[in-house]
Amino acid sequence: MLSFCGQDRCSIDANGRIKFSPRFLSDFMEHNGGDVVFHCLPEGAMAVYPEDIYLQMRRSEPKPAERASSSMVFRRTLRRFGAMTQSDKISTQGRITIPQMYRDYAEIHPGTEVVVLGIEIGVEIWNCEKWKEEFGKINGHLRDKGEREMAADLVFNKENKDEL
Amino acid sequence: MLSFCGQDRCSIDANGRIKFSPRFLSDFMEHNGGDVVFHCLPEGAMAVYPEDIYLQMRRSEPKPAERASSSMVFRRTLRRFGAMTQSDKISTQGRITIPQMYRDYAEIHPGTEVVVLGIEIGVEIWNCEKWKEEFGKINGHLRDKGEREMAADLVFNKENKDEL
DNA sequence: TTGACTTTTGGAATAAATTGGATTATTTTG
DNA sequence: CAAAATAATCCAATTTATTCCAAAAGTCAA
Repeated sequence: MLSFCGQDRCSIDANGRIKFSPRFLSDFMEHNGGDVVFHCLPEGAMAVYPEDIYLQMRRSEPKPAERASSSMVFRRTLRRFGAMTQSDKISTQGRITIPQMYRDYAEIHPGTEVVVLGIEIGVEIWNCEKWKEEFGKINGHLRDKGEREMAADLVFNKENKDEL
Repeated sequence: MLSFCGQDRCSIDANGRIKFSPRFLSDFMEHNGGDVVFHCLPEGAMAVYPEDIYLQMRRSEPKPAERASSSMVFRRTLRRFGAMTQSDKISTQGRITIPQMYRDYAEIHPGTEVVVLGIEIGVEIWNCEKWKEEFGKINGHLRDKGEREMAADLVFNKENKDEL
């Protein structure tokens, strides 16, 4: 059985809470007992990862203190992950409350519908319009690539030559 | 005996379910006991693979969490495979329920007829009109390729000087 | 510090949708 | 043409989603 796959539309209530579908809910519960981490992505959406997954992401930074003293890029990385990440626990009813600043950042407004995407290692929450745009980019790219592949297949060369 | 060959037209019920023909049904049952994976294709249709086939396609990436934290391209890959793929099990009556969003994507609307194509490693479900168009493209491409091949065969050079 | 008020949280009730099964209709086969 | 197999429809039971309400916590002013 695949984890964190598929997508849902769901509404975000007046208090900025969303309820996970049973599928995602059990994925989170199995993974880390419902301890999750919110994180803002540069793509303009927010991610919800099981805590252990997030720790794996951050473990990849060896010797942070030393590097912070000498690298501005690294300090900015620390700033981004530090400031744009917050932990929470999924409630008994399977709900999470999205902090105000994350809502503002990702434009997921109370009372509207949002898209919850499985991304294999967790989920992402998107403003519907923005996801449409993002998906258009991804799919458009795949289609273009396909077209080129087809075009290349038409070109006659030694490799695909067979004689009459 | 060939697996996943042939095609059917079948109707999709009011709840977005389709019933596989006995042929495809037994192919799925033999392959993975009815554990299947839905996957949306950039061509605008939806594939249904036995789960093991999908896992072969999506051979697991090493350290996905780390890569996700640092690469936008990788996050897009996760998004594509995560959001556009969902697992299910074929019911005792040989039915599957196609997730709402995938129906919308592939334009396979409840109450209409759809085409189920065998593709050797699984099946694809197409909107009838779209399949007609796709089939036209496939055949058109092969004809074009044939024409070019014939033209190339006319050109005299060392490689084909002994040919017909 | 206390009391009134607002906001947030957790839970329950209600409404909607989905699921599984069985029945009915249709097609195919002998 | 009859019997079997397959496809499609319908219905009840369950699950899921949404709304609503009450309790708790936090704010602010007197």
